Amino acid sequence: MALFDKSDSAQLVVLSLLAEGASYGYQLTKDAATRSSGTLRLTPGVLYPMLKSLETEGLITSSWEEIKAQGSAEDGTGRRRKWYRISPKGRKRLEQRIAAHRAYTALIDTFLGGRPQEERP
Amino acid sequence: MALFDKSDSAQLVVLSLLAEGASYGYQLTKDAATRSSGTLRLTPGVLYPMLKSLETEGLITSSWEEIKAQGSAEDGTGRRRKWYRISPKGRKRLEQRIAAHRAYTALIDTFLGGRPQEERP
DNA sequence: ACATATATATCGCCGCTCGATATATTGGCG
DNA sequence: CGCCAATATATCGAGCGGCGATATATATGT
Repeated sequence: MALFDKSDSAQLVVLSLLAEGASYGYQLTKDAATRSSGTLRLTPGVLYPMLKSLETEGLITSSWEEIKAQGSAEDGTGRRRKWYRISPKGRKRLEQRIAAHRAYTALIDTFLGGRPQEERP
Repeated sequence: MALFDKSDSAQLVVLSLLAEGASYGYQLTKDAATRSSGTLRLTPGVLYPMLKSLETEGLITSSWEEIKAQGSAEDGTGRRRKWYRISPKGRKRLEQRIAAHRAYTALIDTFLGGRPQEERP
């Protein structure tokens, strides 16, 4: 949002999906949609730039893999798929993002709840 | 955030504060800071444009009030304070924002929790 | 007297979002 | 076999919005 760290939900979502196991772009898009019953649309314009920046930050790693077509001799020009894996650093970041998210919802609940929180000196 | 309605927390905060009673800009800034133990900084650059847009949308109303200084004859050129009040429409919007926020946190928890939700056909 | 607090308000830079677009391969269906 | 939909990855830039910087005026405390 602003004001208080937007706690970047998109990043949180992608990192948490990758924390469950390696995946690739298209799959992540589908997983996000499935999990959210269609409400969360992780479009290419959002996803790929983010994966790139995550990799630049060293939070994930990537590697290409050849996809074997049914009746294709492996001539080396088949379709390729880019797998992403979360790094230890990425896991730490995910923990932070989760913490930030909890803090954020707690903060909002402060306002929703009405009364200010008790101060502990 | 994007992807799924940023659920505009700043607006939610201001509306919820006004739902507790009329207030004015400077006070809202202070309240926000107090409630959040200083983490939420509702700066002028954020607050005033927002109050304006909230009023344009008919979610809040405003009225000026003269502030009486200690030893001042009320000559009509004292300091003025602009009070804001939430409108019925604003209360409805607040409810919506709260609902959106709940939906948002529920969605994030879906990813944090791991397993996808059961589908109800 | 002067600094600080109260009080409201605007402007515009910067950065991010994400719709549009591009491209190539593979699978299914009539 | 021809064609469309699905699979798969990727870039670009217009447009929008957040918010730091800035402006202005009064009131209070020292």
